[in-house]
Amino acid sequence: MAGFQSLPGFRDFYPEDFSRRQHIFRVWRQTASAFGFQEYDAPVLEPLELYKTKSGDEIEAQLFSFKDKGDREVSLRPEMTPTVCRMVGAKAGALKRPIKWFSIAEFYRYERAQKGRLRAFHQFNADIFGEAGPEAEIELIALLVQCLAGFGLTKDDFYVRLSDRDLWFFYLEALGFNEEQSRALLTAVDRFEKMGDDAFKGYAEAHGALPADQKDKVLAFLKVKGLAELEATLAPFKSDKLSARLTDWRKVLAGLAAMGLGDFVCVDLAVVRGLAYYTGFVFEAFDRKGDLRALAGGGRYNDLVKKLGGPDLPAVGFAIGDVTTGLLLEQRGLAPAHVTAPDVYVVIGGEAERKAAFADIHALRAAGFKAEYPFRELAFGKQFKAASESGAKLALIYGGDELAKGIVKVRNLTDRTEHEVPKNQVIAAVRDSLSGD
RNA sequence: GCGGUCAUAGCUCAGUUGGUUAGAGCACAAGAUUGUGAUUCUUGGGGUCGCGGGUUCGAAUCCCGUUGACCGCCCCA
Repeated sequence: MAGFQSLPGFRDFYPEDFSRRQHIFRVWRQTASAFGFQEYDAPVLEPLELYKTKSGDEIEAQLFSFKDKGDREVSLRPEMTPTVCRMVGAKAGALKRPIKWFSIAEFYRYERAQKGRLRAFHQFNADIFGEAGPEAEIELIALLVQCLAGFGLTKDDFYVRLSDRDLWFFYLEALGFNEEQSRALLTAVDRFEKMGDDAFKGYAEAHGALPADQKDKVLAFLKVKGLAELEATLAPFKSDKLSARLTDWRKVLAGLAAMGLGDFVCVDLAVVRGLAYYTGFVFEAFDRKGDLRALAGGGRYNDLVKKLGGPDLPAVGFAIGDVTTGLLLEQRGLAPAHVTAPDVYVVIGGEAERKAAFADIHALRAAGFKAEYPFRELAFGKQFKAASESGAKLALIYGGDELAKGIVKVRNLTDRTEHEVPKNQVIAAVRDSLSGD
């Protein structure tokens, strides 16, 4: 027990853990594929500069970064977005639009590990490039919902909060704030849910105290919880920008409602999402109970591909994490049982019978059946016990008596019936017995 | 990076004011059972009590340090 252990925030995946992880990946992959997204992958190690360019120099504190032996500044990837922007940007001219891509990959962040937040974790990333309209948001939010609903989670388990950074900027502009003030206010909005009034301290220090009537308007906007309320709040403002945004909002909500997903999505302008390269809609998925970290997050980032050296290409994307998703599935009893049961367990009389059994065991496996047998000679009683414990549906009995008659006994371990089949028809007999149920 | 709680077998835990060789249940393995699965019984493997140091005749127990997990702060792409 002493000796080595895994690094803090890193996990070992024992077979049982691995099968839970695979189940999560399988649902994500199937769902993305049904939505017409194509899978890609990319290097785990990237130039450090890629992340600094996207997020600023401060980001290095949260990275697994180092100098390689060629003196290059590199970092394990903390997220997929810059990488996929680089990839798409490099070939944007040759890719058919809209570009719908997804990936399932491991990421690394040098942070203090807590429940639901580790240093190494997996994310499902889905992005749409080349579509400036809200149709891309509809597609992605629908995908996000289905990526969680695919596990059996319902509208009572999770929901998606939809907000809009552009709408906030246009609204604050209409209230008379300049861009710098607006950014400071959005930081306050982001923290308001957690800190309450103290969230505005930072703004007051930089730009002076916020007049009471202005603050009321900001708080009122932050508390908007529906489209009708949003429209009413914005009605007094004669702004083309605001009315254009409202048109997009109606499209997104109407589209999702038409897909039957209205109950999964709510308007919630309190969401603005932290470090902001987002340029329009932003959204986050949470469990309804609210005792877990965010399940997923994403939004539009129209400027990023260009910022990273590519063409001017609009983009929207989101990521779902495996850690929080796994915790939620566990809580709701939706984590699948770890199943290792073979299709058939072969009971072998003794050394003499072993060779005859081996021929059929291998033929069964080559035909795609999961076949198990005991490595060592065991009493029949033991073997039947082992067969039963293995979870196999069938036992094939290769005893001296049977082989002398040129047959094999097939025992149904569920109803405990037995029948004999000619040895040269074992595979067909197994296929028949298994297709029965 | 800062504060708090915790750490005994693979898992869940017990372990008295510091006192002999640290225990239980579950799990795992063998046997009772050499041609049919249950139950039961017996037996076994597995611990330098997270790690290092200190106090003491004696430490799982007290003290200091350290590592890790969890909780809160910062951050959350």
